[in-house]
Amino acid sequence: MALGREYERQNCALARALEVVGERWTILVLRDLFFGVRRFTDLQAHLDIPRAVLTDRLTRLVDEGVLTRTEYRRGRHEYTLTPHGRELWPTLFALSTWGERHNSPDGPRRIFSHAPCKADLVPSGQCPSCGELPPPEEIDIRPGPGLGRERTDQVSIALREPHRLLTPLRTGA
Amino acid sequence: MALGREYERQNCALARALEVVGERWTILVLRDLFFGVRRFTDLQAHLDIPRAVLTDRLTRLVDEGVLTRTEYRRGRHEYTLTPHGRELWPTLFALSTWGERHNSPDGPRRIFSHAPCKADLVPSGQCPSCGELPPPEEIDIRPGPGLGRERTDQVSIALREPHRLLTPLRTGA
DNA sequence: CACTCACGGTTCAATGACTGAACCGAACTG
DNA sequence: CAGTTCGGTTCAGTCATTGAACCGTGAGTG
Repeated sequence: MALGREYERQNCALARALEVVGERWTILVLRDLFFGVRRFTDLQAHLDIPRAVLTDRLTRLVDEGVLTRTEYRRGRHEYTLTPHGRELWPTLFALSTWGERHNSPDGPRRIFSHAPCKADLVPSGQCPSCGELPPPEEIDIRPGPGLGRERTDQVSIALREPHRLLTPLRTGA
Repeated sequence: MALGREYERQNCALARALEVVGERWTILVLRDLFFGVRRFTDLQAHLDIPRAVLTDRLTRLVDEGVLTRTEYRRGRHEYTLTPHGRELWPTLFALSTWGERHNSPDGPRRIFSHAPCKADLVPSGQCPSCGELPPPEEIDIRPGPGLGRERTDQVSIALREPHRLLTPLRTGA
């Protein structure tokens, strides 16, 4: 497929990575998975993404070893990040920080902290207390002053509760 | 434009960032700019990208304040990263590292080092000597064992020489 | 048991983005 | 002055995305 997915002529790790996560919506799907969303319907409600595209992205990410798909009830699946997928956290954090820096007039929308140190991460992703770049398993997320209240779907509401990354979402429903 | 560029319903810095750099080819254009490529023709030769798309991406990145366009000779322009654009380096480094980790059987394709410390960066992007996350201005790049020799265009050849990021490319031509 | 609804998809026509090739004007080169 | 390079633009064809409709399974309700 010359269009869309591949960058065959580029001898470059970046091009290979983009073939996996460079398509429209893919990064936002991964963001939701880091935040704890796991089910097809929750992803669809939160992202306003066409169902066909969501199906395509999820199966592709499973094929690439970024996600696993487990049946939690006949015909119903949960998608969770594999270790390989969790290694994308620094990329998402860096890009999010970049967006925040030039596009959040009311202050940060979300604040991340290193749970063991109880210290908020600095823009580089480092914990100011221990100097490490914490993995997502050790990061707590909570809303910041820049986060709006426009979205009122169950998933958006649940995501406004402070919680640990990767822990399954508890919707009010 | 509901398709392609925007993610209007997402109240999220990541979505805003993706509206700027999330389109096909954009990240690879930025990579080349970090590596020192500055001219339309060089970008086109190195990326094998349709000229119309390259034009579109460059003007869009200029509009977004990621690049500046300067005329170095009547009708000829150079594109260089603004400070805002240079802040994308951690994102590109992180994504490139991720791609490298699972897709470079022959070892790394490119090796980055912190120039003042003369130390190779570890996967997190940190300098093992000083512990900092160096900005691109302080990073030297050189080919690693995994970098193939397939591409023989002038730009690819010039990029195989060790050099400092952001310094203008010297093509043999 | 019959009914209804939620879930997790698939299908399809319309629309928009990407591709590759051709074309073009200005400016330099010999 | 003819030829070439640079940096584009234009255009027809192809492919991806969209949004709406449809559908089979299984759980919950009365």
